[in-house]
Amino acid sequence: MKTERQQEIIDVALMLINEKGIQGLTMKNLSREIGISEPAIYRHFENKIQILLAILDLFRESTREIFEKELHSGISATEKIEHLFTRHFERFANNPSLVSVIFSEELFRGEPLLMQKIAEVIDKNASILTQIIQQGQQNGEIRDDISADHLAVTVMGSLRLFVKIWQFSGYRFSIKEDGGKLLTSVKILIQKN
Amino acid sequence: MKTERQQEIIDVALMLINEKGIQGLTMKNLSREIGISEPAIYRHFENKIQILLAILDLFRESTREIFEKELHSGISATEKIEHLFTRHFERFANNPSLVSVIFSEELFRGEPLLMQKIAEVIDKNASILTQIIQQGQQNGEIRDDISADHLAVTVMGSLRLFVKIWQFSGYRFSIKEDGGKLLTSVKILIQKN
DNA sequence: ACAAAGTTAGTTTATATTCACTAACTTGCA
DNA sequence: TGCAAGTTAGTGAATATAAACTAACTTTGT
Repeated sequence: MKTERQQEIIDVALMLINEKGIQGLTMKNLSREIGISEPAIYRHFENKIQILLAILDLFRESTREIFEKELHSGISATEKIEHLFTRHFERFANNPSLVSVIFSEELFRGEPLLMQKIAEVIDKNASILTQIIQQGQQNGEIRDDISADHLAVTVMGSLRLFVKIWQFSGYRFSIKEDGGKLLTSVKILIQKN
Repeated sequence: MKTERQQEIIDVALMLINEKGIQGLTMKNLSREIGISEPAIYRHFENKIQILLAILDLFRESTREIFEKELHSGISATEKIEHLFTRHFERFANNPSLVSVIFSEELFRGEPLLMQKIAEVIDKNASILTQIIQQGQQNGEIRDDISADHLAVTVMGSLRLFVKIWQFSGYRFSIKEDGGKLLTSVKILIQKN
């Protein structure tokens, strides 16, 4: 599906976004970092938007995997949320560049194709998380004095802000370790009793 | 301090950021929207960064007001958090453009002056919220089985994500009304017992 | 030998900023 | 009081830089 060079372009593009933000992803920087000329990149991608779309696809696929596998497994809702957190933390720890993508909604405004793809991912994830919580409420694991929607906003909001703080710190603390602690707190917050 | 024209430039700049994102804030768009020539803007601001700094200052001041007034008032911690939420919602309802600024960290990367100002605001707010929560824990209003830090991440994370959802919806629901409901849920989550 | 992947040298478009100049005012003082 | 001098806010034209992308040629590996 994807050639080696295409993969390399995507990897380096992600790195650039991570280091300097979307403004840092220029064809010039990209080619310099890879070690080929600018036009050479056009042998592998039609244009810059296709590169960004490929990045978003990558992101969507790895996110979809995390979310959908959880939804249909036989474990408890609490465990599902636990897995959701830890898998995300693992993913970000292995590939911090993805964090920039997760917060990139603002950056893609004006590019309908990119915005649409971002919106898709966000909607899908939100609805799956809400489903998981509802299910947990039905079988008595998760408190039902608060609506599943609100709990989902809280859970997802905590996760997002925590990741953002990690990014802002320059990745100075261990997202897996400290994230695990936050997860414990979130579990206590949403559990029944 | 600020002339009428400077205020107008700031207002229009905010509007542009809100409508088309930061990419939409060009000197050309700005001048067209105001109805003067591009160079005329330079009679009022040294350069574009100074305009953005002025916007961030505005944002910082109105945020500082909200946070600091709460901290030193005599009301309970829960009420303080309540005020914090509702004041924010009011502010955003009156001036949706500010929402774009609150999520603009990613866009200002590469401009040290802007990044620094953003970081300042975020740090300050986080520390004040944590203080408020600690105080609530000490006088038994707020649960103390979870650290103030984690509760702060949850409260702030929920608020942020909710505002983001509102923005994404195209401001289609009432942030004051629905935000009030979310607030009720958050209060239940963090209260003692 | 030929197609894929590369290069050099451009083009076009956009953007922030500067330049030289002007019309309309305000101010200081003979 | 009246006018010379200065200030303010504007203009159109030009400049510098950077971006994405293209045309035409060359190299390289099977």
